Amino acid sequence: MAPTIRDVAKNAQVSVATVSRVLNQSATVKEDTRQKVLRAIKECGFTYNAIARSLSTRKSVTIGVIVPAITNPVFAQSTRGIQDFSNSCGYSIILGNSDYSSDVEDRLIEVFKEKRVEGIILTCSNIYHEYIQSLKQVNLPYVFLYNTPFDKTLNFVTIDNYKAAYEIVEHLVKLGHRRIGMIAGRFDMSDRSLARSQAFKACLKDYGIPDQPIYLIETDLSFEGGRKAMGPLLDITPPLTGIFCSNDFMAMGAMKSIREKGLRIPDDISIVGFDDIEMASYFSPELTTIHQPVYEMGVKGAELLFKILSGESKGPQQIILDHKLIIRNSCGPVNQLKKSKGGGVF
Amino acid sequence: MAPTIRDVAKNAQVSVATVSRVLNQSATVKEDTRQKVLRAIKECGFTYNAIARSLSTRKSVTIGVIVPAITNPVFAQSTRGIQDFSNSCGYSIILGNSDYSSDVEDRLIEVFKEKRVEGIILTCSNIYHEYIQSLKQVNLPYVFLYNTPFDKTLNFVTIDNYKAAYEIVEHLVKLGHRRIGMIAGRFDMSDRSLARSQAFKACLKDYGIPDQPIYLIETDLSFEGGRKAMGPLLDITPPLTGIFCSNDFMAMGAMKSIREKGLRIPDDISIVGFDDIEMASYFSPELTTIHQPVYEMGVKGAELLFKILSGESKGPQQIILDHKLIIRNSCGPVNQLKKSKGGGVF
DNA sequence: TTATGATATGTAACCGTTTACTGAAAACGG
DNA sequence: CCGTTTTCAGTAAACGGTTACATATCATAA
Repeated sequence: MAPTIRDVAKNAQVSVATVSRVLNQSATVKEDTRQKVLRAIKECGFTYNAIARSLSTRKSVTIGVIVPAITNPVFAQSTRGIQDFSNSCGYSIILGNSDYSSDVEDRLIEVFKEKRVEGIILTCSNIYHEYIQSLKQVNLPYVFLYNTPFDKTLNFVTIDNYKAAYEIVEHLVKLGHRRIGMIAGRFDMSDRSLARSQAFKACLKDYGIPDQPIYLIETDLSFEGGRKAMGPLLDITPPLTGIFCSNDFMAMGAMKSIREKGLRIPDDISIVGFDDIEMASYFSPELTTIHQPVYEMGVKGAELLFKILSGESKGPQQIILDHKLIIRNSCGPVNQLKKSKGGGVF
Repeated sequence: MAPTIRDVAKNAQVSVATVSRVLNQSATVKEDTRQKVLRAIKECGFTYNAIARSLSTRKSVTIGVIVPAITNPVFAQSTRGIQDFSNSCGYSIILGNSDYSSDVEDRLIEVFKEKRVEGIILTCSNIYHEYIQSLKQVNLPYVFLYNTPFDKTLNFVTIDNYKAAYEIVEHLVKLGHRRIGMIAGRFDMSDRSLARSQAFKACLKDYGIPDQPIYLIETDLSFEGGRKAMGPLLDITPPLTGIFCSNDFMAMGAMKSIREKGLRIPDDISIVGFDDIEMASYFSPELTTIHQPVYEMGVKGAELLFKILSGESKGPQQIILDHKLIIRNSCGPVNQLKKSKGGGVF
């Protein structure tokens, strides 16, 4: 079997406590015994057993992370942020994908508890779900990422989804667009989608545009979701001139659908997205979108979690990071001809 | 403190062994004592301590996964495959990003050993690095993903990078292209890049095209890497008519650079990539590329690892999955005018 | 009724660390 | 040289499970 500190102790002719001490630099050990131990460690090819240590110290040195899907670069980036910060504190992360399902989130949290994670960072579907309450009860530190902080008693790191969405819809409106549609993520799968669509409606209302149906389709937060949703939106007459998509994936899917119909962006129709994934600036046309500080969000989330762990932060914290409207060329002023046609002047 | 099985045992008035048995369904327990125990578990709010179990059974029920960067959707997908398969076997994964650095890979493996992972799945930079040998020595099961299987004594799941690259370059050649450049990943960071560039050179040679310089630039495997590398390639006279990029990110970066110069794809220049990330078919123009079964590769990798763990598979295995040339519209036949100009007929 | 085997449960050692407690040795001051 | 600190190292009891082995219970057949 793998050598233990007892083997090392025997080899170095000291006690296990001494070996443990040099391993942990926890107490003073005379330099030459230290060397003896170090030599013995090399000699036996000893590797520390982190599991035994965890049991003894009751610290797993691990945090749990739940994202909807790591394949989404937004979550990949924030996970990277979490991971980099955690590793620098000597912590590992254990990762779970929920696929936007509360049930899966629930199961993952149970597994995390068994694994004795010291805290959880999660981007969840529904912060009202009952398992959220159980998190508070068992006193397991947690931080929400990206979620909409309805509940002021929870810890959050996020951006102001409502405000950001409002800004980008307003951008369309100010370009002269009046007939604007939205491709949204399913509300039951993400409170972000809900906030973004509420902002969409509010903005239209504020600008006196709502005396027409609300053109809003709920669908999957994916390329294909965007592409499929775009079809019916293109059939509307008079035609829509602007589309707000709940994320960049959807926007790119929608753009494909538009190209397939032989329409031009932004000449015939303007598109805006949300997230500013790296791809957005390489796309053609380059996508106007909302930039979220994703990597930073992960870092901040981990930072907050560790502050909670160390007791430095008490009481729930709500950290709202800055977003930014990134104007590129997937949208332009509304085409005058189209507009008058749409208005039915003839 | 959190209740232990001893607390449960006391509550249910049975021994700890009995509690353990109902927890593990390991031996027959009379139905009514089982119920008593189950009730006690609920009553104390007991959660199993996976760490203690691991120490006792000497099984961490965890495997380690190393990828260059989880933010690359190729690796995100394969990681998802690994994870889905592992979870279905009751295993967790612990993930590390190497950023294409052998040193980091080395450190991650050390951490994995301390955490007593039962096996490792890794996509590494250099399979000749010495730490690879130490994997074999400590008898820690491992599987390589994506790597080029030079060494037949290692376990691999991959595609034939050389053949795939050859095919796509050949595709360009058959479209009439003679002046072809390549944007490659740094060879020291990935043996895949090396294999792909070797295929590139070989194909040109086989078709009698090598009586000109080899236009190959090594750079980062990123959008920006591709964009930057494309600049000098566009300055070459007579101009290149086709570009093979080591991955789709680079291809998209290169395409941006080409658009910035006011050139058209594929009319002025054809571009091909490698990976077939989902985005590739939504890009404009849609990208001709090599499809890799990324999710499946993760699943197969995990499958192989578990076979090794269970002793079902002995001796190194090399699993080569099928790739596929996906023809879209980022490349077309070489422009005749350009060609004759390039040839200097006038 | 009793021996027998099967079934159900208990006892206690062990997994590989940490650490409180204790004691020995060294250092120091007077 | 002795008493007091200080420094260094050892002993053994945790941490929370599993499991080999022992024991108790029970049904069954002789």
